[in-house]
Amino acid sequence: MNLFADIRALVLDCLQGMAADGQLPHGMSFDNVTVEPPRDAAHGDMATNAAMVLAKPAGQKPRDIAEALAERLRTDARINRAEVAGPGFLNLRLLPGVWQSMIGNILTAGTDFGRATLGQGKRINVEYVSANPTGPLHVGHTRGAVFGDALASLLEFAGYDVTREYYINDGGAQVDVLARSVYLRYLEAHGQKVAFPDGTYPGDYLIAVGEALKEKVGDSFVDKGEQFWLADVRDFAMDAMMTMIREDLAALGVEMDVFYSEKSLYGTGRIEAAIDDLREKGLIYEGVLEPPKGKTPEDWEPREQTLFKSTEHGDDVDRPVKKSDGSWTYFAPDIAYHYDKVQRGFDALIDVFGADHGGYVKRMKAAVSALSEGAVPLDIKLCQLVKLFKNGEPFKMSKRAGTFVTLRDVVDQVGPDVTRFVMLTRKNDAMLDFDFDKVMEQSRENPVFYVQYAHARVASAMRKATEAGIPVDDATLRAADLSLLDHEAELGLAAKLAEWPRLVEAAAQSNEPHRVAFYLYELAGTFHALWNKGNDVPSLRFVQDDPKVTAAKIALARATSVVIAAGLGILGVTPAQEMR
RNA sequence: GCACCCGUAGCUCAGCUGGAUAGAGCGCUGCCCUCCGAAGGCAGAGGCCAGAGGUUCGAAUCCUCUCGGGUGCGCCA
Repeated sequence: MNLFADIRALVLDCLQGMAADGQLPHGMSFDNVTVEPPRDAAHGDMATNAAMVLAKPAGQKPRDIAEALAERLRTDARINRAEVAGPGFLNLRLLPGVWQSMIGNILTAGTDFGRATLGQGKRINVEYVSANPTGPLHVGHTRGAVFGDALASLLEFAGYDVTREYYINDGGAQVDVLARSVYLRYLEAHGQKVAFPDGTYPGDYLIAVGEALKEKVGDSFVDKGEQFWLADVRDFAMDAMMTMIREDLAALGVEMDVFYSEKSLYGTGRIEAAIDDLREKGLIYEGVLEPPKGKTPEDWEPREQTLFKSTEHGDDVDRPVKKSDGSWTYFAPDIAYHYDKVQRGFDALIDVFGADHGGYVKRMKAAVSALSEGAVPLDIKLCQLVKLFKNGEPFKMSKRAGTFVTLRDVVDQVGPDVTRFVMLTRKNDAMLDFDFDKVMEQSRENPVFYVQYAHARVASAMRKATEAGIPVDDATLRAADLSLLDHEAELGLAAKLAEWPRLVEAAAQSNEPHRVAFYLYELAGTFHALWNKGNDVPSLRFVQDDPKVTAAKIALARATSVVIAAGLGILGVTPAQEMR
């Protein structure tokens, strides 16, 4: 399915043959041999660096190796031309039939075209969002949610068995704060005048929760001491918050497989078990940390704590798992949580964090490395913050004034499709500007629109053909005589489509879903260019008088929209049938 | 002070894990509709890839250092 992999296999075959015939030394490693699309299309369809990579270990001139390799490659039925160029590149030109049959493959496979076996069914856990259950999700969470979800889909497409997971931080003091805040709203619902002191959440979103609480328990908590109601209100409030968060995620089209509660780790011996596991490995000790150099906090004094020797697994300093009063730090349940993931048998873990959690990367990796004895890789992807704009003007957010922008604000204004696509048009570790007006623009400047427009144009051409009485159903397209597609621009589009499987693998390997978005943008550009050539060259128009020719051309267009739909599917964006 | 991320066209960003003359959009210049939707396309100008060394056939990409920007740094999760 992956044409580049096929041709690489062919190249390796030829190299083996050369070794067998004494043209190359025996036992050479061909690992570094690549087959890629050349930067400049004029060089050909594919290029291999084989000769240059092998020249030194073989003790031969690159051009000699390239020439011998070219000779063998030329005997293959797919190869049209093989030419040595530059320092020893071997440029390959494939026969049109290769590209034409690629279109057939796409139509047969449908949106499964490009599905890879890279993951080999390995179980991988992607943890993302994991926001505190104390309020609605905001823009920062939105990016993490979109990124994590697209990454999960990408990995699925690449052949992994993926679990999407949300870690509920319901174990710390912040949920008591939430409970107290809800209690105040509850009193308010009973007609009391309340003030929100520092350290409580004054957000409006708790008003309804307070009223719901009143609905449930009447006045039985009014004017009672905290010990009487705290636990009940906490559970009630957290339920309400998680319901809200699930709804927020659903509005974005994000659905988790597992919600994992931090609280479930406490009082069940699971934190102790994880720490004991580390202790048995000799990685837990009592000690005193050095103050950070250069910036000693005012109130610093040495204290003995229980520490995790994370430096043995690549961290810069050892990290405390217990506070000086003997209670767990936040890090301890995190260790236990990841211990649990390892024990659940995942082959690999991915955590998606906000950039402000950059400091935890090394210690978390150290913990997983220690707990799994290096067997389970943990990749941590940090999502940089989102800067909001409106009409080019920065959009001020203030938590204190309660004017922070929520996920709902964004989705309600621009819709889930635009939100998702725009959030993925940047690398996760680069900052993202999100302009409410620009993302709604319908022009090339807006990649969402541009890609959707290409998809819609295909649908439009198909409608047009149908109106002209030319059948373009799946069966007709699959039976089309694709050898009628012989124009350079048409074959060029097919070549672009052939890159899709390769791109999926590369994006999945590096955990970078944004590459899908950029590929789709390029693919759309190639398609729009061909479409427009039809203005000058009538023979390139998709709908022709001859039904046979039309079927072939629509087959190409249809293959394009299939790949776009597959890509958008990974990003979680609905392909448009028409533009309005 | 230390760690992590970033630095590529005037602006916003890609750059396929080391390949050929570094790409796209916006902006600027000039073109293309008696039109298969021009909500689009074509062409041009614009670069010491922050800087300096190193590794090698070959570096925007890998290593070291320097300079700039961001984030974080024991009882907040």
